[in-house]
Amino acid sequence: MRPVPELPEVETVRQGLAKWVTGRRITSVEVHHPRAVRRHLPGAEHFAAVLAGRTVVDVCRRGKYLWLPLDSGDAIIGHLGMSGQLLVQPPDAPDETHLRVRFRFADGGSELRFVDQRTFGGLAYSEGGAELPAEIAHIARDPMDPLFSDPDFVAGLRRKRSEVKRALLDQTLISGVGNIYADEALWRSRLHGLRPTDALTKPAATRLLAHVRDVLGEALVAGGTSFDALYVDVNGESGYFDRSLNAYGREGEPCHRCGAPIRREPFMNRSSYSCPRCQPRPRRGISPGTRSGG
DNA sequence: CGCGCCTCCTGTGTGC
DNA sequence: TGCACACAGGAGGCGC
Repeated sequence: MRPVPELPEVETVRQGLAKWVTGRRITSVEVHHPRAVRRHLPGAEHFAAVLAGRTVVDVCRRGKYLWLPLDSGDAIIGHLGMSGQLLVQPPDAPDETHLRVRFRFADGGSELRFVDQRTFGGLAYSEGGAELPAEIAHIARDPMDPLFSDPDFVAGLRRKRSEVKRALLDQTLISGVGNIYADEALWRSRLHGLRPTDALTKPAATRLLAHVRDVLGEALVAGGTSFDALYVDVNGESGYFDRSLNAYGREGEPCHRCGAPIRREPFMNRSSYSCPRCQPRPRRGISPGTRSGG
């Protein structure tokens, strides 16, 4: 089973694309499904037309977003959503079942294909977005970014009137974290995801951030396979998912720390996994708001 | 403006 | 065998 891409998976894709697509000139773009470019308001035809003739000069990432700066100063924005893949395939490779967008290049070599079963992902064109597309400027830096500010994160987290897991999934506070790594970091921190953010001490928030960084870093190393193969994929065979998960997806299995069976709870129309003993539910929810006094 | 809920989407697995 | 439904969940949009 392919994991839903979070920071480590997207970074793996970024590195693969950087190797195989940088410096190549696009000659044609085929949009096979309009939903794949729904964020591009001028439409699929415009998307294809404006990209023809452009050269990809780099591949960058902000959280779970990718963007490909172009020689024109513009950029292609990409998000993999839940099931998206950016594949580099030989031109004669058969079309994938869920092929949504195909890029052909002037060198006649491999194609870039956006494949996405559930179509939560998509591509867009960002005018003038080579440096950082305005469309994703609201996304925070990720904790592996050298310019990520730990004190700002700790302060921002504790200023929120919310729950800690919600805050980890809020890409405007910290980016790159999804449901899986949020649960893993919370397990390591011995925190239940419903813990109120404004009741976290600075040391507790700092420890949580360290665990988030560790979890992402370990997954990055595990997923950092070689790119010798002419095939870029968000790959579920990294081994991280086979051996290293302590909470996510382990309902009923013994906690690796205390042996208690891991529990699954509904959360935001999905699931949260935690240890009932190491991560007790908070006795109270978030404190009543006191902001309105203003 | 901050926060939280709803919705988009389709293949897979499960229970009756 | 077939149908109904739960489930996977990122993030934009919107209501309060």
